[in-house]
Amino acid sequence: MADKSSAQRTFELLWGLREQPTRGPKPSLSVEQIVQAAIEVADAHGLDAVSMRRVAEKLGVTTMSLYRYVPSKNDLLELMLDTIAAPGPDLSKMPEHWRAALHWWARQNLEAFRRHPWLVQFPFSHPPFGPNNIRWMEAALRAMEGSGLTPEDMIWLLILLSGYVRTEAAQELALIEGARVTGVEPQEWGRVYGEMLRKIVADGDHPALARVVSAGVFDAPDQGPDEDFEYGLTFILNGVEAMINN
Amino acid sequence: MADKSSAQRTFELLWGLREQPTRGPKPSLSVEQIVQAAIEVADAHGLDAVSMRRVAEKLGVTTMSLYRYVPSKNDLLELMLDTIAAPGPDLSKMPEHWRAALHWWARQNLEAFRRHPWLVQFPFSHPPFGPNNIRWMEAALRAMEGSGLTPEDMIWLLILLSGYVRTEAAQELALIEGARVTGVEPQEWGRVYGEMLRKIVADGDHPALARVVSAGVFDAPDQGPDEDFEYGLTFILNGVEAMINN
DNA sequence: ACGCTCTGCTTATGGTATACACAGTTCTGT
DNA sequence: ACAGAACTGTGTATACCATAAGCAGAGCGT
Repeated sequence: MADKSSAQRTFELLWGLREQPTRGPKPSLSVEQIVQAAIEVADAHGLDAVSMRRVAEKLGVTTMSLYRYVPSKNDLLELMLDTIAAPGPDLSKMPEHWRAALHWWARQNLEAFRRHPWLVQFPFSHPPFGPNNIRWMEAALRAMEGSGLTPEDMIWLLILLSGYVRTEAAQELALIEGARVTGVEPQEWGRVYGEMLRKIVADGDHPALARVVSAGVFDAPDQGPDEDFEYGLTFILNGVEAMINN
Repeated sequence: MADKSSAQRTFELLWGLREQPTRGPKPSLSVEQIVQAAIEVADAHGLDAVSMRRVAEKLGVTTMSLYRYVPSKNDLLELMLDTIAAPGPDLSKMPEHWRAALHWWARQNLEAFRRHPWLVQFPFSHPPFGPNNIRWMEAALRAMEGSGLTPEDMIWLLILLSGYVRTEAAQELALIEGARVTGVEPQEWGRVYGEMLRKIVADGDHPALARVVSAGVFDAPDQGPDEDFEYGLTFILNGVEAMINN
């Protein structure tokens, strides 16, 4: 977010508050089309591959045409971010109890990261305020309603949980990406890393690390991303429960 | 990390394993000088401002000269990352008990983010393997030694904790950055955001969010970054304690 | 029918990383 | 001592990037 006024502009764009013109030639594109094309590029080739030129090419127009619809690339990114959050979690499927509900919310959130791996690369610069991301926020808050947490705690827990999902997704996708580029199995990267650590601890200056390495933590085949995720999540939720009960 | 061989190359660069040439003219620069200049640029103007040209200018050489010392910009970034991690946490100051030790570690880690705000923008693409970052890892593992956690749990907790510090630092710095650019007080951004939310919840479609907003969570002056950080950290550590005791 | 506004386009500016060739410098092997 | 190899920093070139500015033509409002 460059400055306050651009935040305001982006806000209007996200909520469709900008009135569209009546005169002049009919537009050949729409904002939705452009955003969709950009998302497809990002899904297929990563966020770095999203350039105005590339998106324009995909739509068969020139680069500059896009600027008739989108004020800047930054705004396009914001629109992408909110678009993939559509339509937000299906509240009718959310479990009743706050713990199950939060668990469900986090899982849904993780799935979004899996569908759009470039999300982990996204340069978040402010809390969400697009309509769809707000729906995610609403869902999380609703999940916590019966928990007895204070509003402050709710917001804080939301931040912690979002951060956790993002960290875990980044972890998971770094493995996949490393594997994709080198053309080896996802475990390979872990093995390469393990080998690096083994070289490092050979000098004896890192006894604690050496113990962990020799315990085979980095040799064990990955127990699977879902298990990793559940592990940490359960842990966080246990903490919340303990907090509520005290 | 582009591919496996580049990972290997970066590893060698980080650990100073590349033998330097004996023939030819004396180098007028050193890798350390270049990394230092790049860090200064990043500290002063953000990670985006770090370009080969700008770093070269700062050193009074041409852009391409840098490539005699550093294989790519990516490697330069890796070197920056490890350099600001130097010399690693001072183990002699680490508390005895695992809980206090982890607390201390996380705080030290947060301070690093505060010293070098561009860290939150850093595109982490793999677990740490530079010598100084490894020392941080070693410190965290040593902190957990007396805790009774399994090696797997230790690694997992390390990831959780690192993620938490990063998320919290990002939160904190987004406020500062937003304030810096707009030239208003740090609270201003929170107020702008609160106003946006108020507009959003006016339609009645977000009851849970509305309740939180009207509870004044976004109006309350920020209780201060340290308190925020402690709040979440205490919570995580409580969770660890609960886990150990079960 | 005129004019204004809006369209998509072309062109230009100033930025990015980095590949490649080259002239000059210094060490190494003979 | 001296030739050749290796290494230095530089200049030039390629291929990107976001976006500002101006322009010809299209179509609505009057």
